[in-house]
Amino acid sequence: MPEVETVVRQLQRKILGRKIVKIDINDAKVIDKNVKQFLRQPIKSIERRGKAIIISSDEKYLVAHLRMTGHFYHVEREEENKGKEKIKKIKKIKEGDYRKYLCGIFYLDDGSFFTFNEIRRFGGMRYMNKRQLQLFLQSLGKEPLNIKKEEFVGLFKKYPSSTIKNKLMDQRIIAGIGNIYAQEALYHAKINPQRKIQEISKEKLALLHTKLQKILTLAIRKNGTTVSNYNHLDGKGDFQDFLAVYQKVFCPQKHSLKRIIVGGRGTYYCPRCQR
DNA sequence: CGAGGTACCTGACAGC
DNA sequence: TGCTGTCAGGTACCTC
Repeated sequence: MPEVETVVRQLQRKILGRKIVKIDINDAKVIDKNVKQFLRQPIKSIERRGKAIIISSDEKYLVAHLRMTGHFYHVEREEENKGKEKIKKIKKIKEGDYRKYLCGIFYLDDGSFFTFNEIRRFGGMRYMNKRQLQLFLQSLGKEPLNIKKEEFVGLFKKYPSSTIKNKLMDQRIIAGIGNIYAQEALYHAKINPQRKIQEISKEKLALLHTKLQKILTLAIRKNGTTVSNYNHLDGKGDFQDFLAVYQKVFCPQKHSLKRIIVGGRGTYYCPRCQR
């Protein structure tokens, strides 16, 4: 979510108010051909809901999901020309080049363009009308930074027999928490990721709410976490320098961490700090 | 109904 | 060196 928020803020600065004048689709699995219905529409807003990026015009929407390796590039006209000269000299496409894993190009009315790139081809862009967007938004839970403490505790207490980490990542309850931030929040709240919700006190859940919001706010300020593939439009995030447990060997208290599987995902936690 | 497991997809990396 | 296996991870879809 902090990664998506970072990308949204950059897109707002770069393409808000522009019109898309031409779309080239390289990979129809990743970019739905219907996105062409957005042609000639002025981009009126760019927002995030959960982990989704919503680009809006008048009742027409482009909805993008980066999953793990989705990426936007924005290229100015001058850069493009430079790129053409360069590509003759450099046979191999370098890392960080918009031509790598290119799935689609969106040309704008100011001569610049943006691209959508996807290494694993999990993410993508879809066109939606007003009704489709409504249905999509209805499927998402609360925004993690907007939800109040009492509501947060109440929502989780509705699933007493569930594992806390699984529910924390359930987009229908809270939309936006992925594997990294779930693990980090649980560490800071001193909760074992395998703990059943009924075994967790309301005070502990309230602490989880506090720590989660603190971590997400800091991660947004640091432009997200860069591990292996994620980069925002203008470089890398910095939150990886603030991780406590994710892919670590020792926790901040110098205890050995364990790696287990929870919800089918690798999960790091400290058996001594997290009970 | 909720919960848990798995497929999707590609690249990085370890081990032989 | 080149092969094989494992890991990474959000979500849709399946089964129990």
